[in-house]
Amino acid sequence: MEVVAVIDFETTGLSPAQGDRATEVAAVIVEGGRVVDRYQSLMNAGVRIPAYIEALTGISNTMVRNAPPAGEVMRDVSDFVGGIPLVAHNAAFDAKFWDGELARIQRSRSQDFLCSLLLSRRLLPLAPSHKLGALVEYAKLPVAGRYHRALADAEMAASLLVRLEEELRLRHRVPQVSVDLLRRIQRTPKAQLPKCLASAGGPSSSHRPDANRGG
DNA sequence: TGCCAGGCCCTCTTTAGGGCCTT
Repeated sequence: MEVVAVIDFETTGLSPAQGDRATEVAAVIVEGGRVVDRYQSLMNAGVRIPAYIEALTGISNTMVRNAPPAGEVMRDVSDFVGGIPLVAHNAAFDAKFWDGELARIQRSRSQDFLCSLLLSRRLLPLAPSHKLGALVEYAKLPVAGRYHRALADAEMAASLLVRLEEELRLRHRVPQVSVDLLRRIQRTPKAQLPKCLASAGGPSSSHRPDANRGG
């Protein structure tokens, strides 16, 4: 698969439209099935983090107060990822913050997002939950650190993406996994997935749910 | 004081409702 950047934000809440801002961002570059480069930074957007978010993430108001300004961090991280495709777990969420924080520094992104949540729902349909932590446990992926910290979550989402790529190659016998194929898979309704995979070179008859996970 | 998002997907559906997932 082509090089991609898996990103993750920690934020003050769920909605930039409601005034929520990013508090931490991480991006890991995935190439050849492994992480080859990493970026991580806390960021100071000048807004207060609610107590329940501090408890959830471990990111305190004191930590963010001493962090570099949000605009500076966003310039750095957007330069770091450049124009390569972005991936996030529940990408709709991270894309809102990515676009919102970039807009504040008069930048916009040129690439689209892949979503490891949508891909997991298609390719690991038997997982009891498609939360990132539940998928890490289900697929027996390494725990990269504390959940709800940006770099650890980005690393684990990257491991998940590599696992999904393996699922396509080994179980669905797709000879060449590309970003474009992943785009098509995440847009394809579940019922039409075998047809989608068959068109990618994997025999549709080989589509079996993830019965032999972890190996 | 209390409230605040939004896209995806399933089903007791499609003229809708509600759970999941992100912080």
